Amino acid sequence: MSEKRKPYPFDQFEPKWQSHWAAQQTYRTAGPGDTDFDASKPKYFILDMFPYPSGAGLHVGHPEGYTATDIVGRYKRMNGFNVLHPMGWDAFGLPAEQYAIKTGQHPRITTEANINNFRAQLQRLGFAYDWDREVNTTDPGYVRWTQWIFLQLYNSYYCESDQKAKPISELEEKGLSREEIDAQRLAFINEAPVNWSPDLGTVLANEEVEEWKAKGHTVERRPLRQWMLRITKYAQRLIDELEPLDWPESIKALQRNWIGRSEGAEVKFDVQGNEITVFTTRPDTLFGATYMVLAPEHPLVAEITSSEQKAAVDSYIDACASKSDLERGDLNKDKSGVFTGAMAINPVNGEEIPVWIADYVMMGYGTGAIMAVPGHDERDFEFAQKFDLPILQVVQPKGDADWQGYTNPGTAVNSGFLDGLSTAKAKAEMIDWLEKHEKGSRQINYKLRDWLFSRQRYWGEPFPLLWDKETGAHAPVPDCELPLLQPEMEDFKPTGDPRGPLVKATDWIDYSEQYTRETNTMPQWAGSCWYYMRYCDPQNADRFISKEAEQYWGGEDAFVDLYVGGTEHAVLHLLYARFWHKVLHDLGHLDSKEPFKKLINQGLILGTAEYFLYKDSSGNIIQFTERKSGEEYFPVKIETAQVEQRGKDYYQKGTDLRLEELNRKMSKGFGNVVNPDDVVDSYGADSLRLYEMFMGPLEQVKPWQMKGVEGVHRFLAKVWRLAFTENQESQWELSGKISQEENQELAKITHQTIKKVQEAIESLRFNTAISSMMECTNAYTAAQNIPQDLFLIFLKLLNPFAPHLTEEINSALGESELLSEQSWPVLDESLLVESEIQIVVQVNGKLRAKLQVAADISKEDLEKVALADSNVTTHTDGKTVRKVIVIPGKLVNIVAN
RNA sequence: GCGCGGGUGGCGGAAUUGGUAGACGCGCCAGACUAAGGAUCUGGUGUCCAUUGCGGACGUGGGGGUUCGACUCCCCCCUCGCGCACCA
Repeated sequence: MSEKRKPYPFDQFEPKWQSHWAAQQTYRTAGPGDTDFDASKPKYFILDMFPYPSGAGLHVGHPEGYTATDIVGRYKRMNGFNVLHPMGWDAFGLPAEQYAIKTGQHPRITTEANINNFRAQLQRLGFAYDWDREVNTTDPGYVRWTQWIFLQLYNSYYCESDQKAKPISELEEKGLSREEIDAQRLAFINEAPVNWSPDLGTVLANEEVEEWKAKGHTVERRPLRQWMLRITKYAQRLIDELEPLDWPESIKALQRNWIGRSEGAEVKFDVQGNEITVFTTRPDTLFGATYMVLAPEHPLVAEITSSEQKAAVDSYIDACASKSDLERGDLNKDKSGVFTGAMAINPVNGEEIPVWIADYVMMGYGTGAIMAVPGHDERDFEFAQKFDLPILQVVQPKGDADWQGYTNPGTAVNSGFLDGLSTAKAKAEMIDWLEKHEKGSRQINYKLRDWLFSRQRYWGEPFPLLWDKETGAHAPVPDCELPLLQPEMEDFKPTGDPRGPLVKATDWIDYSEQYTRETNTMPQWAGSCWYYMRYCDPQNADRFISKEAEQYWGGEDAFVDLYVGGTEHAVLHLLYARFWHKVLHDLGHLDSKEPFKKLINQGLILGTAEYFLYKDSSGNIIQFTERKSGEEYFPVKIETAQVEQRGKDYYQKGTDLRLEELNRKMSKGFGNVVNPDDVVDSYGADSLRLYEMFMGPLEQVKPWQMKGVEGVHRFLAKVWRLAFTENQESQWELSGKISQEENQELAKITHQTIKKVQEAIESLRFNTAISSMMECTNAYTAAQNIPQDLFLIFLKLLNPFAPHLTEEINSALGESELLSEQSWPVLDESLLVESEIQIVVQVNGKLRAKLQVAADISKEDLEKVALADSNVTTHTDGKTVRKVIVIPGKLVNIVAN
């Protein structure tokens, strides 16, 4: 089988230019400290979310964002910016370790192999990364600073009055005890119910639970001593300082929602001599509280439960404990609960109300206890109905809505001193009353929990901490001992011991006579929390980033100018990185408050999956089966029936079967994964890059269509053939179409294209940039000759998108300077001015004529010409012209009836 | 249920202060070049009517409104996707 002839020889010149750029260090970025650094140049820092180098290699989703940033980077570079556009590896993490356990290889080996594969794949796509600045989170030189930053958190506390982190030494100077100080550290140890996965042998952050469950691992609640980071102290700042950022509204909303601020009050109830505090957002409804509910795990449950109810309460608590979160949430919308036998006093009216426990109240939020106002809360209403508890009206709805279960604002009724007040005023009035009588206070709550930071795994940064064998106190390892690496171990499988596999390295743990080592490791997030900064100064052994590099690249308000990545990191990575950045800012290590100024989420690329749909006579789907790769279109039982094709769908005549294509997330299971290497083999890197940008808006979800790749491939071949033609021996030679003649028409089109392309790149609308270059190419194709100066301009416009092809043509035309190092063409506005323009004439808003008129025609003349046009008069004859609207340069609308 | 984002030809999508709806590409149809065309080039392609002339009617999920004029602004509804979900 002979190889299919290529429409242009990308297979030859793409690798050639890649090695040329690498040899010439074309994309090396000079920074502070480099001899060739030019500090007068403005900086532009573009960041891709660095990949986790999995064994599966690159998929087509990776180059989507990377191509977008590459285009912006090349464009900015051509516009005189000193562009930092680096790449690196988020290389710690559970998947690498799971794979290592499965194959018996050390994770360092497999990780390194995966990185080499990823790097080679990326280099085939011609990205202008400065590979000298490559960062790897597992490098000892990197781990050293991850651990150093952790110790910054460990050695600081949150000062409430200044609303910022400060060194822990300030508390020492105040004479606080060790326990008091430890209780305030931003990194602290805490015994709390955590998500323990027995088969992974580690705990997980709340945010990670679903991901690992989805992969088939079990996760259960279990109280354990863990390292936590006090991110909750930053809740308000994480909300407030989000506001000015140039981020998609959806991501901001996701973060706000995750932090989950709610304003309300804490109210103290007396329960048989115990004080139980509840949190409510509706203190105005306190008169309507007819019972109280505690979470089953609430510490006072045992204390207040009456002897008659003890058996029922105990068995209910047992039942709750054995339920997974899933059962407690999704599957159990039906309310359950038990009366404790205790009564509470409503502080506002002295009424006695029963105290229940129920699993719809959660220990983790607020105080783990609520006052129930069934009249005006859906959940309380449902519960009260089920258990026949009293329901009181204390809010009069607006309009004629039923008051039962009415939860919106209204007017207070049956509420003593609140009667007649609006909900908003009643809330404020009640809080004042509570504060005056010391029965409660204004309170703001957040859903955000502190960040569970320790893992019981081998493949992560060890905590640089020691435990005093005598006192049980913890202390940091000396700075000179960083990085603290994992010990070399043959067997790093999880043991089920909640201290993690490092406990088996007995020599390593035994630090000294006095100290033993902490055996936990950090989660994968640790490395990705600060990697963007390390790119600025990747080799620095004295600091995580030099002051000079930080000030040049980092800016004043936010560090990275443009950050592009997937939406899956909306609340985890992006929140954690902001938190660390703020701590480092507070401690004086960074000028900027925020890591990422502008954020763009590239949309998911979907693959095509095929399904058999069986429908009954009324069109309902009765069976829905995935078509496996290689499977025949029709199942055996109807094989002989007549089949009809309409478009892409196959219909079974007289039956109810059809084969449909659906767009689904790419996955091995669907067999619809597109491998970028295959695309590069068949069409070249430029075609892959161009197609990914031409598919549609960057942020949108869009389906992959191989036909579309062929379309842009044809476009690039067309550009190639503007300069080259094939001779008798099937060799490409210069066509001679590129000439020295002048051409006004092409000059105009070329400059229009400059304008469109630069505007499109600035606003990240790459698909329209490409379409305007296609239009320009169509004009060139139609022309006899193309002036060389115009064609060279066009190559510069296309260069950020298709760097190999444009570089090859440029050099073939005798240009010695690399396109990558040239400056962006200057738009000549004077060429865009038209002497004649087209005017649209409407009659009653409907298009009736198009007129060619002089661009400087007066309003009066334009109106006259428009009214005289024969296509217009046929629609105005017999009617009276009531009004004529003239928009100079655009249109005339005649109102007639 | 709450939050966010969408709904435009057969398909992906254009239309950035309200002013020619459907750019560009895919697909499809016809023609040219050819021994041949899955290469390339040219023309056509929203729907319906007329097509022996021009042309005409309808059309951006549905309904209403504002306006000389609405894919675009306002109100109501339908629908799809994503995220959160007993958070008091």
